[in-house]
Amino acid sequence: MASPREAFSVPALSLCPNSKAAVHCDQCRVRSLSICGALESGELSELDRLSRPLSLGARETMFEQDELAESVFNITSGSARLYRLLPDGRRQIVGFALPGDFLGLALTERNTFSADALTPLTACQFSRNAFSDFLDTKPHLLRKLHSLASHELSLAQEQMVILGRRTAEEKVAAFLIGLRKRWARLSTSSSVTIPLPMTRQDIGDFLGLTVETVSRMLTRLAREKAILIVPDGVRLLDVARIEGLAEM
Amino acid sequence: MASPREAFSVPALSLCPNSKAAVHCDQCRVRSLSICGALESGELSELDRLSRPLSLGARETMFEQDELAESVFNITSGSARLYRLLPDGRRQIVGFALPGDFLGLALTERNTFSADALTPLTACQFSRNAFSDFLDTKPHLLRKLHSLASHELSLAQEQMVILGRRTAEEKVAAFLIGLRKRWARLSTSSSVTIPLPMTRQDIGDFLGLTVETVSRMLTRLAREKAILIVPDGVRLLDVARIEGLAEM
DNA sequence: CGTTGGGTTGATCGACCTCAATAAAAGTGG
DNA sequence: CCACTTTTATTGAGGTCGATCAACCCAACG
Repeated sequence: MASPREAFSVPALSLCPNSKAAVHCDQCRVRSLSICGALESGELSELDRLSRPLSLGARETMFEQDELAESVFNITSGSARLYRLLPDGRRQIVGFALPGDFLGLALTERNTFSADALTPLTACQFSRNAFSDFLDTKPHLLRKLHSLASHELSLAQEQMVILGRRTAEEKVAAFLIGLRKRWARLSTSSSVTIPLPMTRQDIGDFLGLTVETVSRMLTRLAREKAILIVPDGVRLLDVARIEGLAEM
Repeated sequence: MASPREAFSVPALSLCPNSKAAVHCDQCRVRSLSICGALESGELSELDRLSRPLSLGARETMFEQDELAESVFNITSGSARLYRLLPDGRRQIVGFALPGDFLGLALTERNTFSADALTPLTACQFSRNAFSDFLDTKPHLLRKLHSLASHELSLAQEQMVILGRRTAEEKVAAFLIGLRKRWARLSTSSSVTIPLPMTRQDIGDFLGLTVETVSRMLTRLAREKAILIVPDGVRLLDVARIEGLAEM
């Protein structure tokens, strides 16, 4: 059986993620949610021909900070963590990537962060150059990409507020609410169960906290019956309470 | 005489900033540094016809968070602070805007942050719709805008590292180095004097610190002869020391 | 089984915050 | 130009939130 940590990975493809058919766009579960949503059928198969299917196991690395950025990725299933390391080992996770997310918005020479898989992961991989050339012929795709980048920028600024001006409890609550919203886009059911494919350490490195503090805040919220801690996730029992903390 | 806090405002236009001539693009000091650098002479005057000169005094507001975003701006002189407020009054400054900076990258329905002038400020103001339409006819401008947004995103992620994983002293050092780099792009002289048009409170709200801590860290650095505190700025005495702290 | 990695919990510590006083600078009105 | 107020900056004393250090639990796995 699969590791518990991947139990919630959604959306899982019903077809084998390695077969060519599964990565073909018309069967892609996240097409409408990703950059591909901006493309017509003809353009889609054009893009499809540029893509190479990528399949990684948990903890495998997609790319590393400061490396030449040779690829861009569109995640089709699984999740990843994006992070920067300081010379002395301190780590800041700048984001978690979920299915439908595009990695390589920056189109910069070198990667500004590292990325590795939290769970088994599949993605469409493109050569950065080929993708950039394709982009030059598709202004509406560029527009889509730009709107994604704008959205990411806005999320990054929200994260600045969280990191700079919120308490530990508020940080954890904001994290849960933010993640819930992102899962909700992906899953048809508006679940109150939030999959947490990342470790407590990862959450801490995302929120500027230690593992212990994350653990303590989660148990506190659980003790107050605001959440229920379940294997590889949490269930929101008192959504209003958590939302209140998050936007305080 | 001008207020000391604006003593360093660069680049000041030699012509009156209110006259039509002064905002005309061929005399614009920051043209090559801003989005306008992506445009040919003909396109430039086309864009110029869409622009309205804006002139604000210190502390005057450009736009507010959650308002409908009706304009985008290109700052030609002076500086501004961009911030989000929490319901209880806590504030996070998400960035400082300097001459050449473009506000409105997001092209979102509503502003995701507020902006007000730190010093007297001039800008080219565009109707968001008119600008967006213009953008549709100029793919290379969109590309420029996207590359700016990418760069902003990268800066935002760097700021996350600073907010989440650095000590107070490192934060202040990183702030000085980051600002120094931005001023350096603008001024021809590679000055070691860094203008600080913002208050200590602003710096604190940018770095996730209190005024007192910012003040203490600056005095500590000054006591160690790493910097010299001058009116409305600091002079770097030991650049290597500050850089070391900043990238640690 | 023993080992390993992740998670929780407790005790203690310290970096930064809070509160308070003072100083310095900038605006204001006569 | 000078009193006066207001804003900004600095400095000190003391408190606190989250970090650190350490022990322990548990599930997965070879």
